[in-house]
Amino acid sequence: MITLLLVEDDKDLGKVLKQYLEMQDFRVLLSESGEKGWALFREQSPDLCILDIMLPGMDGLTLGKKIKQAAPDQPLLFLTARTSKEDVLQGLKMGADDYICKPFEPEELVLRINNILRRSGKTEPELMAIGQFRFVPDQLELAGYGNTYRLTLKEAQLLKYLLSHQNQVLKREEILAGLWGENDYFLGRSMDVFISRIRKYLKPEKEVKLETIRGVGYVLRTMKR
Amino acid sequence: MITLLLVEDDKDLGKVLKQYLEMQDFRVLLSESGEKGWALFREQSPDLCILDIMLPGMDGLTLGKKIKQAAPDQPLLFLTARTSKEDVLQGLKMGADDYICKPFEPEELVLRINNILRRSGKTEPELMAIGQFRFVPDQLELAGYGNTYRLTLKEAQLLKYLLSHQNQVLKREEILAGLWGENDYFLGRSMDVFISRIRKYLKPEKEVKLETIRGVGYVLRTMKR
DNA sequence: TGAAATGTTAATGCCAGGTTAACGTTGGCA
DNA sequence: TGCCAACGTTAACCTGGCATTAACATTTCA
Repeated sequence: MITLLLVEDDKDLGKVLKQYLEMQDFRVLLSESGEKGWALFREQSPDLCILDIMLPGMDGLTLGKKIKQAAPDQPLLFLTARTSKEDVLQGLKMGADDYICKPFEPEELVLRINNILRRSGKTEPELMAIGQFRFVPDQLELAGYGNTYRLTLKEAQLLKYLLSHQNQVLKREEILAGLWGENDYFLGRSMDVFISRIRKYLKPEKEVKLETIRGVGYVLRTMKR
Repeated sequence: MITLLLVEDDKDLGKVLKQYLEMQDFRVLLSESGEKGWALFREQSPDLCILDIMLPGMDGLTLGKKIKQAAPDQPLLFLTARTSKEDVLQGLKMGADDYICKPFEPEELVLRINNILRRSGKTEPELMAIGQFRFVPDQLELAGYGNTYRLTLKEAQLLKYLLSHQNQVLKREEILAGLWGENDYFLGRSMDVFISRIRKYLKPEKEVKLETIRGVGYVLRTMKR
């Protein structure tokens, strides 16, 4: 579970955001002051700090600076009012990952949070190894044996799915439900096309085999050494 | 200028790569041993370390671990032989940003390097502010006033160009040469379409104005406070 | 005032990617 | 052993998205 530190002096806004973020499966530490935010940061080591710039007492920028000194790679996201443009630039210079201007929709906040977490490597691995191949799902990139392939979106999604379940038998209908959202004859034939393509890409890699289990589905076998 | 530390015990390969990377405008520190690599790292604080795993004496993984302890957010890229699969996994667990299997084309190395540098924020800023709007060129994303727009590639390229030269007058033919590679009547009309679109996106932002200088070109004016 | 320059909106054409077709191969079962 | 369903492979087809181009409008300047 990802832990967020939210420092926001507006009680109502703080509560609404906390509630919303908890509904998105985050653990949220809420603080109304910079001083208490700093204490929570020290005690709990959150994955991401969301700091309102306009705080009573220790302001958000000062708190951010303090956090960055203590933990230079700590992800920060600032909340800022429309009148705080210089504050924003200062925040970015300090190494903040992102900022949002009030007012904003909570969904936007979640989007930003997930972007930052992905970039800081706190969500699933961004790079997957397949024998001597490297696969970066977000970049649709498969590289190995001196070649770099730009996969199509569907190819990348299927390869990612197979890799996430390597050495497990995946039923045809399971893959179809997961990647295509439904199971029909023609989508199954479409999947066959993509399976064939992935086999072609992976052909040079002898320690990986995409096997068919007839009447059942597929299994991506990777040899363990 | 970006500084790279290259630790590679194969003299010939090291020289070839150094030369190639210098041609790509990198400054390259070359070392044949882990021990000397460590010393160079300490003295010169390179932007990216490229470490061969198979080194005499202190091996690449040990060196990488040492570097990560000293500088947790230091970008690392490992060079690995085909027989080093467990090494690769260890490197990734350690927090390496990427790896390449030998043999590889030098262009591939440059691609990987630029990817890592972009991700670590060591190239041009990944996030640009336009008044209360935030623009992330690589993600074709413009967000502000509660809305998030997915720009088309051309829109994003033009906006980025305008922002990179804000408050400077840009001649029509200059923009066309820069983004379209040539200047003709119809491409000019195409640019007019994109200018119009960008104006539409930015309309809510009063402190930014995309002005026409008739017979000359455009200037993106941003008010300074 | 007229023409050129530019603005705006929509139509057009092209391309990439997923789906579907067509033919081939394989495996399992009677 | 032969047949048929399941799947493999390659290419054709269709659609959506995007840049370009068209068409009409507006603005500016001599």
